[in-house]
Amino acid sequence: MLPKLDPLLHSELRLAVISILSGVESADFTFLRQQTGATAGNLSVQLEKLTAADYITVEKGFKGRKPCTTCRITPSGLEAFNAYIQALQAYLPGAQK
Amino acid sequence: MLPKLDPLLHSELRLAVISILSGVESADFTFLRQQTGATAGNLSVQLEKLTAADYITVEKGFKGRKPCTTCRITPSGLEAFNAYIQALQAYLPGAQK
DNA sequence: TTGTTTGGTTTATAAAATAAACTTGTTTAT
DNA sequence: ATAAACAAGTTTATTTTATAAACCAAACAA
Repeated sequence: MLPKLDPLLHSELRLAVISILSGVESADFTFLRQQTGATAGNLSVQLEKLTAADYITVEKGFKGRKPCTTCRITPSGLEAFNAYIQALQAYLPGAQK
Repeated sequence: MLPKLDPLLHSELRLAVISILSGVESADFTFLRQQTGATAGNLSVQLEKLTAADYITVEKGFKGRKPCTTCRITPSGLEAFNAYIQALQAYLPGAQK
């Protein structure tokens, strides 16, 4: 039987966010928006879900005098991402068992 | 910018079905149900969507005197699956660009 | 023949993604 | 100084999806 995929990560936008954050120390809202092409509303909602799951942390500050929301992946977020990738392998060719 | 993931394939159950079908000549409903652990209703709905997109074909026949629904991946289904896998790579580590 | 299982489909409900509208504050032009 | 436009988000509403529950017909079992 195929393994379950973490539903929190099996979402295009949330996966994109986690993937991006897994490769950098931090990224701000605007950067994530640009990289993913998501609307601000959608991104805001999905970041909230990732935060609620403790997969990321979100810090609100300022860059100059404009608000700036900085996101980071947490250790458990990274762990979940690795587990997701692992599980995903079973869905890819050359994994029939 | 990260590539879009085909929404038809970016669904756990539909991806599982396509993944399984990509590795065999054909598979029947019951087999897919066992391999995926899906409920019959959910599987039925998702097979219909894959059929509507011409990613699979569904043939209704009999095995002995019991009904048997046989599913096969189509060439365009296989193509879409390969494209999906390709796009997915960008979401996996070691793809930061 | 009455109930039970198999092999599904259809319909209803719950959850998710997305978009639209709104808020707060900032910069720009007048 | 004031108004218009913009940036950075949030909130709420709408649409889409996924999932589950209910149902149906044929076969088999008692």
